[in-house]
Amino acid sequence: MHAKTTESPVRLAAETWESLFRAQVAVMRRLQAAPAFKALALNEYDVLFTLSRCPSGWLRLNELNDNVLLSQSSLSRLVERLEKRGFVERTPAPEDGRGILIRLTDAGRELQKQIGREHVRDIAALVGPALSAAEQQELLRLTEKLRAAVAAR
Amino acid sequence: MHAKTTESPVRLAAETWESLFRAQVAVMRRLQAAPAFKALALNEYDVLFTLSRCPSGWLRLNELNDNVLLSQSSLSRLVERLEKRGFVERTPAPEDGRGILIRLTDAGRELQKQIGREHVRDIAALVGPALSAAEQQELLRLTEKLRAAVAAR
DNA sequence: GCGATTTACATGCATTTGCATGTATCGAAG
DNA sequence: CTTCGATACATGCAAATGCATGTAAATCGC
Repeated sequence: MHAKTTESPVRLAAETWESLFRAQVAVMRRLQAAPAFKALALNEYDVLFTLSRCPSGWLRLNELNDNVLLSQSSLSRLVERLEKRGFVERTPAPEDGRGILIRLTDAGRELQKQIGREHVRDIAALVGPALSAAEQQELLRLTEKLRAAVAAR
Repeated sequence: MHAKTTESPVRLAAETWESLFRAQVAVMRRLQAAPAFKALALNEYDVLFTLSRCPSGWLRLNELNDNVLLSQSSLSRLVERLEKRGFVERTPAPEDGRGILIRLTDAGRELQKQIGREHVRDIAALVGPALSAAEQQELLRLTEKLRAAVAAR
């Protein structure tokens, strides 16, 4: 019997996670080196990107926090910096006096688009040659399934 | 024709990467919250882990840097902190007067094992219920292929 | 409907991080 | 052998980050 099929479920899960994590590190290291991220840290871009994908245009701070690997306080200050630089606006949430709503300004939307175009090209240049289209679709499916399962708990 | 099959290669690659990245964020957020990481940041644990998996026991600083998403200077100081806490040792590299070699101390190895056991359980508890064994093996294969392709360039 | 608990976000402060640069060694070219 | 550029790691310093905590609003229990 093949080794992979006899190893314990716990070990398989650990190896799978480690492989996913190392792949993320390897790709991210390349992406971060792009000239576009001289102007804006990757976490900052990520916030602009998430806002750009939001149908209503407005997001709560804690909704943003689900997408980014940052503590609540760090995200709070990151958004504060983006506001000072004129890339996002903040407004008290109408239905909840504790909350704030955030959206892109025109300048923020423009910057996101500009960096986004280059970023997408960089991603394609790294991922495209590495995996076939079918493999990419399968990787997309598996990671989305994993994310959904983890978020649901 | 299905939408997924008609989308451009560039778009597919970008969506695949985003999905992988979001999954990594979702899982990492849970793992970081474990009590074990009160004593040791995840990046610090990662260095101990990488050293524990090294056959010779010794690694160069720049070899370590390939595994961790940290700048060279940050890793230099991270190792300095680990040395002060007694978890690693540093020695000038014998074959290269510029380099240093790092290895675990007994205390470091013990701490890595202890945190590692809990960490592996946490991983299994998150990944195990999310994906079947066959899916995990496929995810492992795809992420390893991606990592190898990116590292090779 | 009122006090107690929880949730959302902000802020003080110590630690960590990255960028730019410094120091020392290595390797290549002549 | 000498010089010049590249590589490996360390360090000064400003900025970012996380933890603990603060403030204010919402929600829960009775």
